Amino acid sequence: MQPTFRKLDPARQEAILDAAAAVFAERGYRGANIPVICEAAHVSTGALYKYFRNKEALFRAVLDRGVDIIQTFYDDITPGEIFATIARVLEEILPLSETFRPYLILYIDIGGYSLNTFADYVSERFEGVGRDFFFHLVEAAKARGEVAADIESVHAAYLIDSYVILYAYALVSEHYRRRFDRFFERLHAHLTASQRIDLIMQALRMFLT
Amino acid sequence: MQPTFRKLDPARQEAILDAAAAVFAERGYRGANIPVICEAAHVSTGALYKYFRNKEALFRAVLDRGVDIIQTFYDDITPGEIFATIARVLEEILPLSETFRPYLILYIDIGGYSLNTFADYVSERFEGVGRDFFFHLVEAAKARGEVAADIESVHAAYLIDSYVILYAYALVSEHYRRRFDRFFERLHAHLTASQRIDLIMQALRMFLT
Amino acid sequence: MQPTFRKLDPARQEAILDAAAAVFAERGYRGANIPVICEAAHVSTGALYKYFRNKEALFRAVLDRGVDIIQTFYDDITPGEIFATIARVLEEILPLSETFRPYLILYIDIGGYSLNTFADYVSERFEGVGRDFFFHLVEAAKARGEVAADIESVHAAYLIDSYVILYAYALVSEHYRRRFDRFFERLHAHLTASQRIDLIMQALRMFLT
Amino acid sequence: MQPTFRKLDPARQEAILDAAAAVFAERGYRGANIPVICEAAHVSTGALYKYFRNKEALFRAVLDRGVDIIQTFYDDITPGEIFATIARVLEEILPLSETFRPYLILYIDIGGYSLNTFADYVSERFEGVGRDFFFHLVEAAKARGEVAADIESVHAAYLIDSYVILYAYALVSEHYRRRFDRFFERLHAHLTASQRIDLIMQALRMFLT
DNA sequence: TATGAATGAGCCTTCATTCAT
DNA sequence: CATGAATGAAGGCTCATTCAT
Repeated sequence: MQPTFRKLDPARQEAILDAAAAVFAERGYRGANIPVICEAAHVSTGALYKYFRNKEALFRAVLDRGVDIIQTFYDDITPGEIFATIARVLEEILPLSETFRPYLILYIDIGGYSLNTFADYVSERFEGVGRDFFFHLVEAAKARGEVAADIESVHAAYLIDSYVILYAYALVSEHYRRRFDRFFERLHAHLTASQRIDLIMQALRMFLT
Repeated sequence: MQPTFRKLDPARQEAILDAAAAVFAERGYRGANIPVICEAAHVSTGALYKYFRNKEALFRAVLDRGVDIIQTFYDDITPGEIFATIARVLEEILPLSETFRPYLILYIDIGGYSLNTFADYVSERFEGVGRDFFFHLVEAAKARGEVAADIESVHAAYLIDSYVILYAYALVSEHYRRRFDRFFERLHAHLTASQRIDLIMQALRMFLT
Repeated sequence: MQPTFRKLDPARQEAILDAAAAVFAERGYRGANIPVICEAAHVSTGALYKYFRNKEALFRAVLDRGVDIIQTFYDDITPGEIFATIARVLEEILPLSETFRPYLILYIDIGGYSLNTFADYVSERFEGVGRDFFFHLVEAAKARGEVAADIESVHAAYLIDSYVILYAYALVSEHYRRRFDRFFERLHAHLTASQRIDLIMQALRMFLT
Repeated sequence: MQPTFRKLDPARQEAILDAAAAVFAERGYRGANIPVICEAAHVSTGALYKYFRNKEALFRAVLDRGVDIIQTFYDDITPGEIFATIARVLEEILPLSETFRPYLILYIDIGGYSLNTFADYVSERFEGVGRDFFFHLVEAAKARGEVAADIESVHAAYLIDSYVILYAYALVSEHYRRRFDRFFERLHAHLTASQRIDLIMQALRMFLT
């Protein structure tokens, strides 16, 4: 991103990135096209190219904002009793998935093969936040006896994180939503968001205690 | 897909779909371009359009073959003792990911938002196979006492399936490979495929028994 | 140039190259734009890019045709008495400059610095034809005593070639036409093509005999 | 050029024109772009457009400076014995071509057809200087008997000027350098600048005495 | 007067699809 | 039925010029 962009009013910077994120999310990296992004962002083509060297640079800036959002998300969760905290995380993802839906979508996209190029750029930062959060949460929980002592922290953290991301995926991706619901349709015909959370919490409690 | 396609020698049908799959996988649905696919498949543009109404129809045919491959994959696994069977599944994914790498890549892609249109078409079939396989595997295991009786089968199946798909993802996606390895780098500096399998099996045993 | 182009009817190939040459000549390499060339050549954009990898490849093909034209030009001149032959060359350039005006213009352009990239590609071929023609013409003339024996052939050839190309330049370039005419305006108020030729012949006779 | 420009410190005026000349020379008139010129000239876009109505006006101002440079160049040569003087001119072009290389390049460019628009503006002034210089040089030489009396002055002047400009061209244009060297490669395998001058002088002496 | 951000038409190129042969 | 040339609408990006500050 060029210095010109950083000179803009922060709110405008965010508005532009959000608009771009929406288009990238809706159509994928290749499918997103600059004119559409420009229109959505109320920026002329020329201006956009003053802000970002090219489409890729714009995409990276969008991903950076995605990382910031996730970072902020976890920073805002005060860790406490492990299951309450995880439940909290899951509950908070819903509003997050409404406000920052595009970023969540991109978070899934980044896992796709065709965006492998961007993986070195953001994977670690995207994933690191949750990994560290859950690892420390588990360690603390074990100290307090909330989690069985014989469960290795990394395994517990990986379990929780996997459940959390797959839950998050389900909030924006038809595929993951179907996948989740079809698994549990034997228990409930139709799932609401909070029922999904209950199921996840039930599972985690079962496996970790 | 048009009837003309089905009239082709089955081996040629597969060759064409495989070539298309490779291009779709490598460059994504939008990025894949028909002339390149035609060249890779040794088919003239005209012929391809005789076989498939358009790019989308071709993609669907490719996805169908993907579903067949997964179906065959699970059909070839004879269920036995649950953990041995899961280990078997994980071990067999590696050769699968070499032979049918493009289909595995597409399997991830289908989860992305921008391919939501295709989700209704294949999600259920893609996911149903594994889900049913693991559900029945768990039920049988519980009957034989290999899995704790108080663990609900759907939860066990979801756990296993989640671990399996995330493992499969890691075989083709930089992002998921990193994600997995970074979680467990506290235990092993560098992970080989079989170490990843060991870790997964260790976790599943821990949570399910 | 791609094989597709060579498959076209030769007359059409030439028509396309001539149309492109006209646009390149009129606006310069940078200023020439593909849509205009396509329109002039009655070729769709897509087709043009099937024929030539890109603008540069098209330009090279145009230059190649320019070389062919010059080659044919000299091949068609039967060398005889030296001054009669040179006069013949000068006289024939006028119809050439009408039929193949664009190529003559490009011949000048290629000397410009901004087309240095193309210089290695065509300079030698462009210039070699005339150089060899005049060198052999001079050698033969010296043998026949038409040119003073003490005049080195290379110098004579360089002199003739320089006068010829500057004359050719003057047929298409305002600058060179002015330059020539202003030199000789002391002798004639207004110069016709044949007067220019007379002046050049007068000079060459003066210097070489 | 606007009056505002003339109000600038003369050194700054020259610096701006030199920077612009460098860009125009390097990339051609069409290829040169204003932002790059502005950066090279340490002038803001706005300022540049205060100084010059548009790109064309800037180019004309650059050409004007080119004319001044040529004017100064010839003014600095004190005419003496004709061949010594011509040799002097040729020798001085080399340092000139280093200091004012861009202007020399533009001097060639102006001959190209696509800059015909600018030809009326500068051709006469560009060429007039040399033409007059050599014409008078020849007249004086004839009076002193340095040049054969039966050689018409305009022809001699045209000969000299043509050799001089083609020599100058060769200093910046690949094409003209090759052209010259290939002519004389029969005499010398590799040509240095001073060998080129010797060859030219040898020819002129041969033809004019 | 100076700045440099903003504009948007236009450039080169690609590609899904059609259709004459 | 097969071929592959042709089409032309976009797509990513550049740049001469304007204008608010």
